Amino acid sequence: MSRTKARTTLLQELEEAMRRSSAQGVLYGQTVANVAGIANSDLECMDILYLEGRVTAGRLAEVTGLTTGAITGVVDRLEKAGLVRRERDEKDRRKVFISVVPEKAMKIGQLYVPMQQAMEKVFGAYSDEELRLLLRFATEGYKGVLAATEALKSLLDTPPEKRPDLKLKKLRRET
Amino acid sequence: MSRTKARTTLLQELEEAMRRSSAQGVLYGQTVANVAGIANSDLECMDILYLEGRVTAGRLAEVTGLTTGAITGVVDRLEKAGLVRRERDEKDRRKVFISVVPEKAMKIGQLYVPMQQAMEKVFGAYSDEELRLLLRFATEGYKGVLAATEALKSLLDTPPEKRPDLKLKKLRRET
DNA sequence: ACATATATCTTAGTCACTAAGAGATTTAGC
DNA sequence: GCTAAATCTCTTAGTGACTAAGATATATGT
Repeated sequence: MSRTKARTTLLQELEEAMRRSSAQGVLYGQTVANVAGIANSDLECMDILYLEGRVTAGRLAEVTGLTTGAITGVVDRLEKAGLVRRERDEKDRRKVFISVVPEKAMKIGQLYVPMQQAMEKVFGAYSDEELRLLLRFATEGYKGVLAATEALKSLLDTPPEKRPDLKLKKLRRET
Repeated sequence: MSRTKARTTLLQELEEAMRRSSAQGVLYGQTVANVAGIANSDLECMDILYLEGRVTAGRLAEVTGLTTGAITGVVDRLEKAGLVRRERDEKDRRKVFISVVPEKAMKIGQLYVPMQQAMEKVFGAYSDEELRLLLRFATEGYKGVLAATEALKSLLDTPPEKRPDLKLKKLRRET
């Protein structure tokens, strides 16, 4: 092994570091839900509503992967908490649009402040040039993970006994 | 706004990209659990067992944040699936060590192959120098998120009416 | 009009989780 | 050594979010 870290070591460390930070990110989200006093899926839906604005119940089911029945429950709870409103579409009265109630939802937004501050601090240490590299990486990483997820999902449709036996290069860590 | 992307825009895009890739990472994990036919927490425990090796039931509860009762259920299911074994500690017979059964667990390890391949492909496009930057970022990012989580958790112990009113800089996205 | 499609909600049942406390074993104090 | 307290896992009862299937209401195509 050379004086500068060998590439394989570097890759392993990188994988490990990304796994950890990603896991911690999940934990942050759970903590937000916890402090806000709502379920995890409820928070996820609030997130989607922030990103997409006014959205139908069916769309929420689509994006979250939950059944429409489950979404009914999510929206019931959020509505009871005053965080969202149901609005029937006047053009197509089957549809129900869900929209956030900004004043209430803001309190949840506040829970992301510690995270934003932490990220600001981290990002602050990098030049524009470096940030562009990080952006490129994040974007490509996303595409990679997306593709991997699709590849894995296709296994779900294949009956177990017919699955191509993937060659496992190494266990994720020897113990 | 200058010809090169303004820094604020860059930061926003970066935040967005990281959020998306992180969310997709979670989805990958859920898909793995799905294909493996085990619950999410069960998979998380398998992960911990890979990382830490032979571990007590109590330690699993500690790391996952589940109650010991819940862990009993997790281990019951994993044991029934043949993925782990319970082993009473001979020195302290109250303790129960959990250890993976490598032959069976390998099948789950295989489900990470698509992800590993995707990551290899992404990482392959970067120089050692660049990878070191990414590693540094991932490590610092982890610390940041960890600190943010702790900060948020401390709110949990503060009764809601006494919570310092965090100043919300901006909603995460205007719609 | 009528059948079919679409969007949400309802119902019944399942599963992982928590809280509380019951064993079983170890440790500490006297 | 013996008893009390502490530690570790498991058990029990109850809860809450989820799915599957189908009910309800509205829209669309022939």
